[in-house]
Amino acid sequence: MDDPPPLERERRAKLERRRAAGEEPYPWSFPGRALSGEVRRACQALSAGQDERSRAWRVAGRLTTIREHGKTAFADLEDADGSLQLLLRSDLLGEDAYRARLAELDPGDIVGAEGWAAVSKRGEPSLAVSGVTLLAKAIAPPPEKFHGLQDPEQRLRRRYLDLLASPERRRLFRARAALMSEIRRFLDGEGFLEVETSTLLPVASGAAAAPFVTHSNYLDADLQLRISLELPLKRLLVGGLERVYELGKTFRNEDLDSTHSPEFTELEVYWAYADYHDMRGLVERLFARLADRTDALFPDVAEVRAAAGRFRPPFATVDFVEELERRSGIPDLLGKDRDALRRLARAAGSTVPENSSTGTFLDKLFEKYVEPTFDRLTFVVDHPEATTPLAKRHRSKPGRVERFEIFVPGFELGNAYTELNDPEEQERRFRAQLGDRGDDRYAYDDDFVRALRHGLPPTTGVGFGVDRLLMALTGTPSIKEVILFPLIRSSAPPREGGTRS
RNA sequence: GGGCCCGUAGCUUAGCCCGGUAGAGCAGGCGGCUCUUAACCGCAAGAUCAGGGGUUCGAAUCCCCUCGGGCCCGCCA
Repeated sequence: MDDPPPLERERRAKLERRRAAGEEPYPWSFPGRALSGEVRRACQALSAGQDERSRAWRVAGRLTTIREHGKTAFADLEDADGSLQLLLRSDLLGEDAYRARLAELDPGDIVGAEGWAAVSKRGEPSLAVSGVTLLAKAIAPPPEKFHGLQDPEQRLRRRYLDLLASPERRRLFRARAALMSEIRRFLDGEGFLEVETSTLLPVASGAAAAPFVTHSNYLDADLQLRISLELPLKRLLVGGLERVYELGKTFRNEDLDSTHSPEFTELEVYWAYADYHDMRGLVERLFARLADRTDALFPDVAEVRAAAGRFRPPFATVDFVEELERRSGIPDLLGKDRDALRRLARAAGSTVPENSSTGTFLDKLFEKYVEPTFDRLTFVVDHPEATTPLAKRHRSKPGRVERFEIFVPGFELGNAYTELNDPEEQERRFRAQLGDRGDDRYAYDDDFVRALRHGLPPTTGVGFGVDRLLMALTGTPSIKEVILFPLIRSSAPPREGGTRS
């Protein structure tokens, strides 16, 4: 076995001294605990140098810093509610107890403290401590107290250290949870039913992306992790559920970069007897709610409020074809065949494969000429039919589908259609795309076509990348910063250490 | 897949160009201090310079390989 790191030896010795004194260094509970905010509020009635001994408080949390001044010491205790200064004095604790306690406490320790509300002479709300209980000894030291954990690799690999060193990071992940709850509250209030569909499937479908493959021992069959929620949810509307949504993990076996994660959280919403105009209204109401909630969560952070402000009207709207023709100077895009579009995409600098579909080349052109021009939240509407096998053809614009995509500067947030519900048309589109692409990446889902034959009501649906939505709302530039444990290569195995005796 | 950059004590880092005993701050140890809040002052300790190989009298520093990470580009309807 390895020797304990020298820096941990002292902390371990302190732990053993506690045990030798008959005290449990990892006790089971600390009853009667108040949050730090309650004590801070109790301090508001006091002026500097005053205390209030009629009420005893018990608080618990992690010690972040300890400042010793001979017969007085200050320590900061952090809990879910914030930070509270502990005021330790030799005349309150008794000289021996004071010395003994300070000798055994380290930054990073989890402690319980009891005492009374007091405001220091310098005006800091505090707890004047009459007793301290060790609740969990930190054998390993915390990150540096001022700079925190800076190494980006360690921040991802050991997220618990990143979180314990950074109240801001903790706040971001609390905000993530609060915004997810807000999404659920909003959709529940609109009469949508939250459902959970399968993650493991015989064939992942509903998008063109490489799946993760795993194996069922029981079935003796390979299974794939889902790449989209779309087709199972539409089946539920065939089944009569009418309004459903799912909020869950989706997996794509592709690269990780600032806006892509192989494992990400998706929201998809399907709404029978409504079209994409209705969906746009629903999305705009959801945005208003999320913007309000974000403002409430970060009232003091101007950057976040500015980012959340993008989710309030007026929103920009551009027609896919008109905007692409205008920005690129290319006329009559819908009249071009695949070869012509391929040449145009090449000329624009795209290196997508030769056998890519007509839709892919159009998307690439849009990506090159139009996407970089977005300076606000923008709805892109009415895409060419070739880009979209699952959307219904436009009721008045030939060659188009009823679709909108939502962009913020830098990336796509969401995608909505009036859903294609004609089974024969669906089958034709699937086959057209297969033939067009000449590759097998798009899994043909014949059971989905069979389900459509039983009748899918007129329906609209939308899908959101929830991690990206959180990035855009909070102004966070990297998807890794809104995912607690992003995928990362496992670190190299430790070297053999067999020569130690 | 291509390019650029990074890895020094538990943490934050200096040193690398231009080769010559690896320097600090925080945390930890010892001592001092009754109002600090990145507390302060003094003393002592703490380093596989990511790993391996090469060049050299001498490598944290120059070269090559490997590992890990970051950013950009490509790909991901």
